[in-house]
Amino acid sequence: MAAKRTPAPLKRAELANRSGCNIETIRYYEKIGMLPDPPRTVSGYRLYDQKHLARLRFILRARELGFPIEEIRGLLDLVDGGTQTCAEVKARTERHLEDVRARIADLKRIERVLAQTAKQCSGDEVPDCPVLEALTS
Amino acid sequence: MAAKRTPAPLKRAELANRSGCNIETIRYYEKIGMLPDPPRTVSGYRLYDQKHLARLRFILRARELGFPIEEIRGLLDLVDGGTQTCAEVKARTERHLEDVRARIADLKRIERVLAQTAKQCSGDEVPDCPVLEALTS
DNA sequence: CGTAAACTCTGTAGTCGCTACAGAGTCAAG
DNA sequence: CTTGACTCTGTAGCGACTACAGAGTTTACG
Repeated sequence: MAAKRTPAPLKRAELANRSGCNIETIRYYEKIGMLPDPPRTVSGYRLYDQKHLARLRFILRARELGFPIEEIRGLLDLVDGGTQTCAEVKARTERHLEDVRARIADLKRIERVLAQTAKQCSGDEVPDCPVLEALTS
Repeated sequence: MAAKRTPAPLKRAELANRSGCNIETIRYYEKIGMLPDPPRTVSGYRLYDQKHLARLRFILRARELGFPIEEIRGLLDLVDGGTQTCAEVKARTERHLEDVRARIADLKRIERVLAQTAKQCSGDEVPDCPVLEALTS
């Protein structure tokens, strides 16, 4: 007899559990074409397989690293087409890294201003406040 | 003769220019009640005054510091009601500061992972790539 | 005075990345 | 055979804008 070659398809909730992804988000990824449409049971229930799970995990990891959806789509297209090179992926990663660093710089500027201004507050029950002055001036 | 006490009302584009705010954003702030509805000409054109300008600038400064709209609304409510105290404003500012710091920490974690992973890239025209491995594993 | 450009008006839809419903259908356990 | 847990679809909401379409108004110039 043949070995079990397909490990039983996953239903929506199961894919969500195994990936840690919100169940609605999966449907969203399908809708925008990040995940391929899975086959269905006769009654219309989705049946996912290990490839869906792997792809979903890829997406989720990339999202955790702050890659925007369209960038992830681009990476997946490269891999799907087999046209990916380390050079290209590295370039895209570094572009994204630049973006992240810019956002950090922005937030640090904000942090500095907020901290400096708050430090000047007496913290008393008086109406005058350096923070409000900074916003009003 | 009386001194000129009202410095000529501002039209939409003029308020936008003086504040540096996008003209559509002004309308948006009005719609959500951050800016009071200005009086109108007979034909319906808005006529802003210096108070609108000051309030808009307050909002824009606070936005630059990353305060969310609802937080700014809260600050404005305090000031409008004359109930603001330095203690209260300081507390809200520090709460927001915590938030900013948390976002910085998140981004730094991302930055670290991206930088470390990209550093392992050969950058060659080969299909294997540490970045993709990190996303796939 | 006429006209054309530049403004303003309104409502609405799009952005990004989800998340949360409502209302209907399906499936599995007891 | 019923009950509860799942799944299906479409749609609306979040935050903070931004961008348009189509209509009306004002202003500058000739």
